[in-house]
Amino acid sequence: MAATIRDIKNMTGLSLATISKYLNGGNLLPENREKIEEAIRMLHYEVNEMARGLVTSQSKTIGVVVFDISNVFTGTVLQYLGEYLREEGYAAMICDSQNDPVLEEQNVRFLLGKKVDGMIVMPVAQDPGFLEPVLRNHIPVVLMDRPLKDSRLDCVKVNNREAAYDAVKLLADHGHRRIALISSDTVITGQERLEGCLQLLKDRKIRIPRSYMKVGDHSIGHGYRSMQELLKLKERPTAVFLGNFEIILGAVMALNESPYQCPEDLSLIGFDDLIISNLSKPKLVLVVQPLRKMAEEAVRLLLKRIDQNRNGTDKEDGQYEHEILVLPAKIAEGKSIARCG
Amino acid sequence: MAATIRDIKNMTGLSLATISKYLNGGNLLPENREKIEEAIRMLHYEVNEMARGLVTSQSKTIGVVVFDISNVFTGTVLQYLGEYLREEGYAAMICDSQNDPVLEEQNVRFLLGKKVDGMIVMPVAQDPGFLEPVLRNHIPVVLMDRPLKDSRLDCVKVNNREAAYDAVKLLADHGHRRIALISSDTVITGQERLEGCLQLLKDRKIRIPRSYMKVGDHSIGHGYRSMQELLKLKERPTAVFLGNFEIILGAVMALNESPYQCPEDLSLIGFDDLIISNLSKPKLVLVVQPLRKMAEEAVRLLLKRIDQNRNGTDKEDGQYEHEILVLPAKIAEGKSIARCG
DNA sequence: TTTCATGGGTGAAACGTTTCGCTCTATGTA
DNA sequence: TACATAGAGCGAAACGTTTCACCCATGAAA
Repeated sequence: MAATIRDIKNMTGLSLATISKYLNGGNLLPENREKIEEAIRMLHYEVNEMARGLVTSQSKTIGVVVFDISNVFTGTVLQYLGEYLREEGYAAMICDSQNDPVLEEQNVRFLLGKKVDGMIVMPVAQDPGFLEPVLRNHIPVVLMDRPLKDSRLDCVKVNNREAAYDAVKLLADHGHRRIALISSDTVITGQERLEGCLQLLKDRKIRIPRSYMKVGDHSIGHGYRSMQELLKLKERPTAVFLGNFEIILGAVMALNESPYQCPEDLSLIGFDDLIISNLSKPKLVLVVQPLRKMAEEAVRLLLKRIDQNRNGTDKEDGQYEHEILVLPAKIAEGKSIARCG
Repeated sequence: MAATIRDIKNMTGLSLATISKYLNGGNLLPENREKIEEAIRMLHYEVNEMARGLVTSQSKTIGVVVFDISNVFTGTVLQYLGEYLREEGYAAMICDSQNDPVLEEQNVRFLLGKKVDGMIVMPVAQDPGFLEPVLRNHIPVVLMDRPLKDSRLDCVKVNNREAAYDAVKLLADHGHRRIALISSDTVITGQERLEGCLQLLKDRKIRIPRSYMKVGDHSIGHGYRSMQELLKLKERPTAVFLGNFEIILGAVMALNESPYQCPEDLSLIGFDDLIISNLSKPKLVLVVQPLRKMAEEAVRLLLKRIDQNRNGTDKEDGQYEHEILVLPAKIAEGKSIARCG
């Protein structure tokens, strides 16, 4: 049904090779160039990327696998990734793993079948096994946000530990000692942030009761329930660290439903930059991640690897030096922290 | 580098046709089936979808074009779409138009080149021209959220006009007569909602001053500035209708920065279901869209069209009856509306 | 015994490009 | 004048599948 290069050949009398040359930006007589353009217009010709991909065995497409597409963090990163990839002439093929490792593995295989030139992955699984097929095929991968323990994997992430440390420090510097933590340990970023928090508490010799440590998954539900529990305690905390966006959401909901006010009754600091948080009253103090920069670096790194692969710089054993890029998160001001004592 | 069907042939001694039959679920002697499976395991064989697509001229891939991927509305819809498509054995190829009609047109052409079997589009452009190439190639398209004036286009949307009507009615029923509207008219959904609002005001014979009508684009900025202006008026409104998610965001930010309280000083009702809105205090009364249902219907409709195409039910002139599916949005309770007077 | 259907298998053509190695012409140089 | 050189164009092979038409046993029905 759709026009092919062969139709153009018939219409112009030129050979397939010449037309292909035109399509890929080669030199032609102006006269022939004209003819081809005319034919393309007449026939509404569009290159069949499947055929092209079959012979070039590259698709100018990057696979992007995300743990949860419905989440604002992901959406924003996807936007930036798309922007930078497009600038470089690549398109993104996005797959959502819905926080399910099984789906994640399927996504990776699917993209492999689609012959993507590289992948950017924000993983669900903690184990790098699901990337084995990708590595075996020498398809470059860059992880984002969440590193995996495999020496062959590049990663772009944020200094979670240090940023969380600074966040809790800010609470301590405001005189708080009854500090509670609502965070997750199901995901590496959560673990790192937790470590940062605990390190500061240790450094400042701040002891907190077990009941102040609310460690679970990074869900709205966990944030909501944890905050409810904290507010019911006889010795309520005076400040709370909220480990990620979903937790913030849940916790603020619970707080809003309670009679307590922020920051009069409770100071808050949260982790994750999302414009949405402006909705809360008062405006939250937030640890913000440089999402745009992260996307930019991920694309840059991936394209570098693809280039290295093509030029055979790829070491025989596939073991080039992997890069772990750690970008700094910063604390953005707000009004959710009150001086204590 | 990667293994092909030919390697399997060499390893098993079977013919290409037989192996292909296996891959596509045909009948084989158990013995041969065994052999092939063994070979696939040994060689880490994966089907090359480009080659397959080239000959079948279908990709089992659906192109999804969205106006803005960073937005929660979009993210949620994408999640549901992905879920339903996957269930039916299709994958999604997602393109972000970043609210730019030029990018949108490029996206459509790109997906066409990728030979997607169909498209789901949440359009930026008001003019259906950019879909011409798709229609010409007889690729089915289903629009979501925003219909376009073209009799060949199916669409799944929400009853914006009626829902907005009911929303303002709720304000009126609480005794409000000084009702302001912050909405957009740059997008069809905004226009419909605005019409609904105005219709109710007319039916109830409520006259509002020009300064209560804040019509602009659907951006955080417009919501923010409009709310600031409303709060500065000598005769402040007692209730405000907020036309979409971004406007809610901006307006609530402005209100939070002001000395005024919701709902004591100002009642609010907003349009768009997003869990995020729970963050606001008090909880907003919202018009919620049945996003999951919309995604489900869009997929169902698209797959029906694809099927019709294959079975040649596609009328010669490409003019089958198009469907506009209008789903009901509902009002969800909250505490942001006070009785007035 | 003949006929016929059936199930498992095969070889080769097709899909729509790119690319390799070649030819031809025109131009500039020795 | 002879000769190299470069530019433009060409034919054919390749990419990795699916699918069409056909073949050969086997076994049941006539």
